[in-house]
Formats: sequence, C-alpha cells, structure tokens
Amino acid sequence: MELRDLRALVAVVRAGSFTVAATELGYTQSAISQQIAALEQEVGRRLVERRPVRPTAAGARLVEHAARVLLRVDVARSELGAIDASDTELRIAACPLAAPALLSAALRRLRMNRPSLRVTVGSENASTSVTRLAEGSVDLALVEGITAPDNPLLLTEAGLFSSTALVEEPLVVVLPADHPLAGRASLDLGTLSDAPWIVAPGFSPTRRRSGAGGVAYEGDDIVTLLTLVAAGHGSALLPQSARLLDETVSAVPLASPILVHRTEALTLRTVAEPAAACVAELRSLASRP
Amino acid sequence: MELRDLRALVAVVRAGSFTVAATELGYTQSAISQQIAALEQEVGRRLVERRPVRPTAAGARLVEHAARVLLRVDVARSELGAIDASDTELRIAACPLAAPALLSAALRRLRMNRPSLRVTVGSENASTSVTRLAEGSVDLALVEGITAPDNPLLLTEAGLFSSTALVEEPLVVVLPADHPLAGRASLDLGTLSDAPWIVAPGFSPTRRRSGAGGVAYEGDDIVTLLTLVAAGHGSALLPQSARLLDETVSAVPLASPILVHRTEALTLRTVAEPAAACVAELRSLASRP
DNA sequence: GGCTATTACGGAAATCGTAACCATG
DNA sequence: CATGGTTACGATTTCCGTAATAGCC
Repeated sequence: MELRDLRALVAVVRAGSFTVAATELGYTQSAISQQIAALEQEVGRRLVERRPVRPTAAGARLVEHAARVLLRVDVARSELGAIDASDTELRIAACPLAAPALLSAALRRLRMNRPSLRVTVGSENASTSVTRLAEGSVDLALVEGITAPDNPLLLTEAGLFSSTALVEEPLVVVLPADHPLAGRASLDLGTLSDAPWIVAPGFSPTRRRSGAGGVAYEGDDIVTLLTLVAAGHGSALLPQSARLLDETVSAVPLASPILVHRTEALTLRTVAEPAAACVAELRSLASRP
Repeated sequence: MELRDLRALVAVVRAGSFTVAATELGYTQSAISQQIAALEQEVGRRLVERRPVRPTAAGARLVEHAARVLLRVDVARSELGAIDASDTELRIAACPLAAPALLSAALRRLRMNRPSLRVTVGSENASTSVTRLAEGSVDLALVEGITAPDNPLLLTEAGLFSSTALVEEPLVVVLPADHPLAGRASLDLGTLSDAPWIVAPGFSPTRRRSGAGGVAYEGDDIVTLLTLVAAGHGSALLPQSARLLDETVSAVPLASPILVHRTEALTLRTVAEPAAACVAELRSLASRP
C-alpha cells in the first residue's frame, strides 16, 4: 500500500469516476483502473463498486484514513518547503464570514511596517482553506465555524496546524422578514427543528439539511444566500455581525443550544515570517476590541 | 514521496544506522542509502547527517509527520483485516500498571460466557501497545499514564483508536524509606524539583529526567524499579494501588500538581467482537468498584 | 449504441542487489 | 584498518500507455 494507491482511491471516490480521477491525477483511465485493482487485491476486498462508482463500506473507511494521511503528507512537504520560503509575500485564504474587518485592520498595520510586502487574499470556504494551507498554496487561513464556547473548530486533527482563536460571537437565525418567528427576542433550534434550512457549504455556520428536499447553495456569496432566505427557501445560521443588507430578512439571536461563531487563524507549525507577523497583529487586534 | 521512503527515513532515524534499518526493513544497506538519497533530493535538503547518523532539523520534523502517517496506515490496514477476523481469539497488550486486577476480573467473566475463547495477554509498555494495536498483532490494549483528571491520555491523535476510560486513581511519589521526605503526609513536585528521578519508559507514569546524569530503567519489572528506588538512585511516580512489596521504600501521596494515573482501553474503531465484549466487561466492572 | 471500466501487451522507468569504492572514527 | 555509508552497474520488476474488449445505462 503506497501513497500513490491512496491518492488514486481518494480521487476515484471523490470524483465518482475513474475517468475524471485519472485526468485529475495526470494518468490514463487504464492506469487508475490498474491501481485500484491492485489495491483491492492487496487488501483482499472490493473497495469501490463500479457503475455507479461508489465506495464499499471498507472503501469508505479506507478513504477516511487515506484523506488524513494525504493531508498530513502535504503538510509535511509544505513545512519543508516553507523553511526557505519568501519573506516578501503573504498569501491568505479567508472564509467569507471570518472576521473580514479584523483582517483588513491587521493588514493595514502590517503594511505600514512592511511596505514592500506583497499580500494576496483569496476567498475560500473552510475545507478548501485547509487544503490550500496543506498543499502550501497559502501561508495563512482564516477559517470559521460553529462550536461550543472556547472550543476549537477541529477542522483537522488537533496539532496538524498551528491555530489561534481570534473571535467568538453569538449566532443569529436568519429568517424571512415576514416569518411568524421573526419578531421573537430569541430562538431555540428545537423550535425550528422541522423548518427548512439552506445548506451552504461555502458558509460553514449553515446547518446540515435535516430531511430530504430543500435548497443547497454551493456558492459563497452572502447576497445570494440572503436572497434565498428572503424568498422563503429556508433559514440560515450566521454570526451576529453578518451584514443583512436590507429588510427582506431578519435575524433572531440563537438562545439554545449554547453555540458561538468562532474565527481561527491557521498556519503551518513552521510558520513563514510574514504569516507569523500577521497572526500576531490579528491576535493583538482581536484581544482589545 | 512514497510510504516506502518514509518508512526508510523513520527506520534510519530510529535505529541511528542505515545498516540496521536495512535489515529491519528487509533491504540491503545500499537500497536504504539510495532511498534516503532520493528522498533528500526530492525535498531538496539533507534529512540525516551521516557518521554519526542523526536527523537534521528538517529530518526530525519530517519524521514526526511520517511516524503519524505510518501509524495511521497501519491502523487502516488492520481495520480492513479486522472485518473478517477470528471471533474465537482475543489478543491483549496490557501495560504493567494498567489495572491488572480489573483485567483479570473481566477475563474471568468473559470466559464464563465463552468457554472456547482463546485469550492471550502480553505485557507491553504504552507505546509498544499502540504499535501492536496499529499493526494488528493485538485486538485490545490496556494503557496507562499520567494526565489531568478526566482528560484522555492522548497517546496518539484523538480519534485514531476507540478509547474507553477505565480507572483514575491518585499518584504517589515512591521514595527510599529513609528519605527525609518519606514521612510527609503529601508532597508537591516543586519540593522535589532538584531531586533525581528514575527514568523508566516501561512505566509511563515515571517522570522525565530533569537534568543530566541519573538512572534510566529500560525494563518493565516493578520489583527492579523499586529496588533502584530503595538504593537511592532516585524517586518514581506510581499509581496509589501499586504494590510496594516491602518496607525499603515508602509512598507519599502527590498533592500538587493535580494529576491522576489513568487507565484506558484502546481498540481499533472497527472492533472485533471478542474485544468489544471485553471492553464492555471492563467498563461495567470499572463503573461499580 | 455510446460511455466507461477492464484486459492484453509492449516499452520505459524505477528499484534493488552485488560489488567496488570511499570516508570516518 | 575496519566498520559502515556511497556509487556504479546490470538484472529484474513494476508501472504506465496504447489499443482492443467487455459491461451497463
């Protein structure tokens, strides 16, 4: 069992197709087919069903392990590469809801001290940010999500990255303005258990869809998301600070369960210098609001 | 970068020698030399210094990642193998201080219900137990160590194994009977900060050596350890329940910092049936003392 | 019947072992 | 000078791509 085999398995399962997995990895379909066949022979059981291409139970379990293994290998490579990384560049991946005001303030102070620093900021969701950090295509990731107060987000295994808590703030339930519950002073999730939610992987705070049906929003544009809410397709969970933009939706504080929206800064554990300085600025700004 | 390369690197660094790493892995020295050279070329930096064979800073960091990667790969393979594992055998690795009375009681009850079950118990230290669980040569590991109350031992990344807390009990400092502090009702570690400790990796609760010099005990026999303590080579930290056997040593409860001796049962997350039953017995016995 | 995975086969590349070489303690 | 890591080189194996084949919607 080699990393090449695990890469192939993960790509095939994620893509649901040998062909597209092959092109992603730069092989022919034939090569992928042979790799999967060899891996299945080695472990002595079928890992993916064909047509449709779906992981078996064993395959799914192996993919869970393999994904973590490959992530850590990427991190290891990136840490080695970061030893002699550029000191004049800082590449950031920021989730849409990850304290944008804090980031811009930190960057302003950072650029005053180092006018020659080249800064790039990209907007990514949390899981893409983690991937980009691991593969070394960004130096710093600002990620966010829902968690219990003072608890880390745990987007990956603890300790894989160096993580700094920046902001925790209350959550609000965003409803159509004319929703019967829109006037409440606060809401429990229990009250809303049967109500539809908009599933939006680009916004980590959004809840999982409970039953069948419903609307999923794959993008990361908050205007679109709020428009969907206003149109009555469902509710969304957002941090209190999210700007609602107009009166077609309204926000009700979430009272129970006790959860917060948390923003963290992630870097490799061997930090490039500009990224470390940026984290220091972020932390100092976050600690005195 | 493939698993084969990481295996070679880890073996070389652990062994401190290309030659013995090669025999461990079933290669010739030449092959290992080529593998390390290729890996160093790939990452573009030296990973081990030769003569003596020592990891560079980058190499040491890569070994940390590689060790976790290889452990997880072993776990993945073992989980796949455990799907069709024997239901008539139960192989256990137990640390010497990991609640032996509890284990024997659980085994008695287990064997009453399943007379045909073949049980093997081996004595291993915590890190070897983890390795054996990962590589699939045991089904259940009883490990122990020092931790804050109600905190897991974290011998590996959280979630790699399924872990069940069994017992937490107070710690005692074991001193020579004629030691000036032996009469105390309790002790703080601060009081002992300059005193020598016996380093005994076979007994996880033992503390790290503070300065230079001192005695290390590599075995796992408690009689020998206590003899060393009695002879004045240093102190040891042990769980309260450890049997001291005679009056040449005496035990003083540890008052601060607030730490406990904790025993946990570890299994693969896809548990073989007899191991699951044994964990259930252990848990039920541990909960009503 | 078209799309997609599998199988057959040949060539290229990687890998390992033997053996000679070299460096270091 | 001897132990142990490196280098050279050839044989074996592995791996991938092309192309033909087979299975499923």
